[in-house]
Amino acid sequence: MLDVETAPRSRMNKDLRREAILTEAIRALSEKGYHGFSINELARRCGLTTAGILHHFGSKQGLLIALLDMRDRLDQQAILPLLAPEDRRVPSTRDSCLTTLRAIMARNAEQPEIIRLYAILRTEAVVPDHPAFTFFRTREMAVLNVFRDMVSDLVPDPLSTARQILALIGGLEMQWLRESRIFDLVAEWDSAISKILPPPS
Amino acid sequence: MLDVETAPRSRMNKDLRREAILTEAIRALSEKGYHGFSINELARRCGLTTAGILHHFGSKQGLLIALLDMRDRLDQQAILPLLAPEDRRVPSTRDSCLTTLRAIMARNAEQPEIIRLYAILRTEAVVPDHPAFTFFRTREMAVLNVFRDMVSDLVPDPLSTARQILALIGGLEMQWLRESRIFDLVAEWDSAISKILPPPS
Amino acid sequence: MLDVETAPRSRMNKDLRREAILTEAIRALSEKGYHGFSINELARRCGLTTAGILHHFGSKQGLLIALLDMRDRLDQQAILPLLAPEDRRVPSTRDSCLTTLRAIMARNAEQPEIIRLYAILRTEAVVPDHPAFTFFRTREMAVLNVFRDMVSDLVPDPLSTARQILALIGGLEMQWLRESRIFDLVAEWDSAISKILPPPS
Amino acid sequence: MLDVETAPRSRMNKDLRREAILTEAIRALSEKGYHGFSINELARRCGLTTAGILHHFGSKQGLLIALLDMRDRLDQQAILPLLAPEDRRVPSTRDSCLTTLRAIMARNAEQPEIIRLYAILRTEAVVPDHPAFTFFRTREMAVLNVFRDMVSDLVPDPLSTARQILALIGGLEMQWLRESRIFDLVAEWDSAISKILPPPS
DNA sequence: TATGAATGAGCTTTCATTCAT
DNA sequence: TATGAATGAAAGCTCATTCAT
Repeated sequence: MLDVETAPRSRMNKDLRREAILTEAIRALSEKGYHGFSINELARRCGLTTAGILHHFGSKQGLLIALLDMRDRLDQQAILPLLAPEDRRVPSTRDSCLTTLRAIMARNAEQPEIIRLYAILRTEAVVPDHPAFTFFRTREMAVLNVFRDMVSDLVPDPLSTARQILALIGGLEMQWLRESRIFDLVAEWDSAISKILPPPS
Repeated sequence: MLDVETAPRSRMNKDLRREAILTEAIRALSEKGYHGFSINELARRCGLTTAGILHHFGSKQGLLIALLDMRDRLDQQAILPLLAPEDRRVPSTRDSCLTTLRAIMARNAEQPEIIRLYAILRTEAVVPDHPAFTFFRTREMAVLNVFRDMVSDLVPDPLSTARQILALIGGLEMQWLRESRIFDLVAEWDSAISKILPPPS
Repeated sequence: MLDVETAPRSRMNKDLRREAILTEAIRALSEKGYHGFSINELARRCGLTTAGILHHFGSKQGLLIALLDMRDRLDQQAILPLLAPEDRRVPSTRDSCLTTLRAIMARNAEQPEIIRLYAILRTEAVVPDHPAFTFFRTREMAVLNVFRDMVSDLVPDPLSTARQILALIGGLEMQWLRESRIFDLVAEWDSAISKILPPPS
Repeated sequence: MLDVETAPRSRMNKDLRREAILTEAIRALSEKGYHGFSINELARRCGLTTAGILHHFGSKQGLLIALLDMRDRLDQQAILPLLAPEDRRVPSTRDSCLTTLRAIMARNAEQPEIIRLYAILRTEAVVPDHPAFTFFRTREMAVLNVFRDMVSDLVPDPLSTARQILALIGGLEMQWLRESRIFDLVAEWDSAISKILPPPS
């Protein structure tokens, strides 16, 4: 019997393999959402079997959880230093706010796939039995709190302002994606935030 | 044996039936998105067969199209009068802008399921082969245009302002859904729009 | 494209199809038991798709239930007349007992597959979460009651006698199956029952 | 990071481990039969990997064979002394028969799981391609022979009597299991055997 | 205006097994 | 003495769809 193109059954280091899978999973998930994507297709894209995927993550849901865990770690690593470069305290001057938020937007603008991933999961996850429901609920409350503290010395309504900032981030990113990124996301952000945090007269 | 316990076999008027199906479809779609929902389950929820659904809409995609058509008509009916009550021209004073936008938000706040429907479809539809891709692309460009014209006499950067308005609408609605509607969406809107369209000094 | 042996998609009457499936299911189940048999293979043996089977019975468990229902009806039809030919009252003379039991054994001897079906399901079903647990529990209690009433005028310990009769039926049938039916089941039965219900001296 | 929470990693003696696995296997097999049980689940219950199980027994079938071997040895050890306490010859008086059989039943009554194991395997194994087919065929012929010799001086039809004894053992045990062991198996046995081996008048 | 039978493709998951470590 | 990665096959089941009635 001819050995017709049986893949070399490449044996990989555990962490490497997991990471490779999760990277591909981001693409798949960001295209179809949790309900729409299939680990079958993911496996194909990764060059291994469905059973191979499940060997690493146990179940479709397990895969999602692992993915969110990883993203959380990465985001934490990237955002925390921004929030408090030297003394790790939440910033409070208008300038530091602007710098921080701008940095966040600039970073996001470089990974549109992640934006799309979060956009779709976050939206799916408003219904309570979605496996990422708690994740996004918790995360967005935390973000809201950080933003609120960040602007607490600058505006009379810190929570509402925090909501507006969060809304604008998500909303502008969405438009940016829909319009195939033809406009300058960071420039648009600057325009927006300047109205929410107006310069001291 | 007599056919005693067959369901009422509601032989319905065609249009009524279609509408009933679409109403149920909104719930299903808003929970799982286009990829995640199934016409099988929809049929069950409607009390008819999968083939019955298909009889009316031809295919899953046909159902979505029909649904978007219907929503478009309804939205048009509701929004157009708001935009130009007496002379159907786009308004331009700050007050009329605020009134219009407030009315939109107030209306949305009364139909959270529709909000969720649009939120999820809009997000799924950023990828070009989604059946609602064109719909949302077109619609959001149109909305952006309307908003831009609406504020063209009030701000120096009408398109950016339009973007910010659109972003805030979507973003605040999303927070509102995620937090189980515990805050006052319209009040939050008033706070937000007052920063985007500041009162003349 | 060549139409390579696509089966004619034979469209059958509902009840006929169900019966055909159930008949095949008996063979499959009697060979492997509920856990061991697969509706996949059953479908193949029936010349239709797995989905086709499930269209009729909903699930593997549904199929088993339907099968047991059918068997119950058939057995009732066959056994009841035996138990009380003319007046439908439970018999009580030794002769009528012997006649009845002999008829049961003779009937069983003609359908070894059914014997094997019951043997395996009955055994699997001693564990409470088996889908046929209740069925066999109920059925055997009923049978025990019938036997007990049947012999109540003939022996001092009717329930124990009933147990012995039931045990002998099942046990001898099992030996008969294992030994490829090389001995005469009915003759062996006669020998056995004559010790349990000895002739009046 | 220190490898803090790794399980005790019980590096076990080979024979001990095999025995431990087989003990768990009895539970699993007695619940689902050979076709229904899975070495995956067995592994989980044993606290080791599927590959771990396979390391010891080679294959699922190998495991079953090993299990039957072990049981055979244990049963032999327990039953042989009963059959011929002092001179290892088959007993022949009615009293010694009764004693022996009673001892067997008493022993069985103490290990219901084993009863269930044999019940299900024995039943599955009537079909010739079952891996335990030969085992049970051989074993039951042997048992039948022993019983026949045992009663050869007491009854006119020793083989039939042997069949009846074997049938009653299995049948009463089955009822006992199904009825959650609420009746006294040994007492019921005494009643049954007294009819098969009636006291000399 | 719908249903009912049936399908092909796909889903998530489990299974027994192999092989290198 | 075991594990860990990986697989091919199969499991039960759901999906969207077709077609005759």
